Amino acid sequence: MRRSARKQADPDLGILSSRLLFAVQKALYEGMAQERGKSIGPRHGAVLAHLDEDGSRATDLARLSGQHKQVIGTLIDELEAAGYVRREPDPQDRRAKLIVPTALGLEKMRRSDEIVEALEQEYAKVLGARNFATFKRLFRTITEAAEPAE
Amino acid sequence: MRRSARKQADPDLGILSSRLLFAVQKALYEGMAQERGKSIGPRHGAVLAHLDEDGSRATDLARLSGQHKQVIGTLIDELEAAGYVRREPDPQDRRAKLIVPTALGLEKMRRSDEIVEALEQEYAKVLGARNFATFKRLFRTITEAAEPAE
DNA sequence: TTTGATAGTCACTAATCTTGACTATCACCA
DNA sequence: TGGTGATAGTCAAGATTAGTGACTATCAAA
Repeated sequence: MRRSARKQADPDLGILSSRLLFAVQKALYEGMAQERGKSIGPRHGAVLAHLDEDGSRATDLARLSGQHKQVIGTLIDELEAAGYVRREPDPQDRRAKLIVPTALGLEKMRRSDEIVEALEQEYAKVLGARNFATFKRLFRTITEAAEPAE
Repeated sequence: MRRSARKQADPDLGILSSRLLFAVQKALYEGMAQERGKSIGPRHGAVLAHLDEDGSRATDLARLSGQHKQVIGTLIDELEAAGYVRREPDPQDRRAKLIVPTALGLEKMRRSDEIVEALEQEYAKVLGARNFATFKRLFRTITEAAEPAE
């Protein structure tokens, strides 16, 4: 049996995870396609996915998403230009700014949560609810093992 | 509970898959760090991950990895320059070329398979072998549901 | 009040992806 | 045969995205 066929029959975790990530991004992209006021791409998800309703710091967003401060900075620039977030001074720390979602941004966050939720429901239907819950639990355990206390 | 904390406690599939992919790439990068003859980055994995021992077509590699032909083309250029693959005419189709791993390339493919294998073993130890097998089976089912007959 | 660390930004470079066009070859069908 | 549309791979140019280093303002702690 050839290697590529073997990899198809029993793909490794790298292949599996990249496929799944791809599927999620595609679902988000397609789910947002009609409505998105201004063009924001998959990578803006890095910010929106982790943003708190009452605001987050850029540094936290960078840490949570595993990207550099500068990248987050430009993402915020673009999200701000598109009207999804505002920069506000952080009362706790005058160096910092809070990235706060606007009403439009909150709507978008809710929408993207819904889309991912719907995708998960779909998978839950394929696997059965019980199996899907098991899958997610094991998945969470694995990623926690992978990034210990970061 | 704030959204970011909720996402930490119960991350969605997008977050989980990106974390896992990140972990796999990191393991590969670190595992290869000392030895790699010439610098090849994570994205060359898109080629090496799917390459057959007896050669694959660029188009197939593009399809399997979900990237454009041109990207695969430059990856192949770089892998060829680094001595990991050769381009050979495909006897079946004179338009096509077979991308064939050299001895060095085969070694690298084996090595990266080993690293991913070792990472999986590690996870298997965390979850228990039985759970890990279940996890991978469910994962495979999900990704197959995600990309129907591509 | 001095020292070292941190939050965010600016400017620049390098890496990566995307598009469109082009040649050679193939596969199919009249 | 010969014509037609599709496919394999490449070239070239452009747009996006990521990564580096340096800088200001502020903090935290000795």
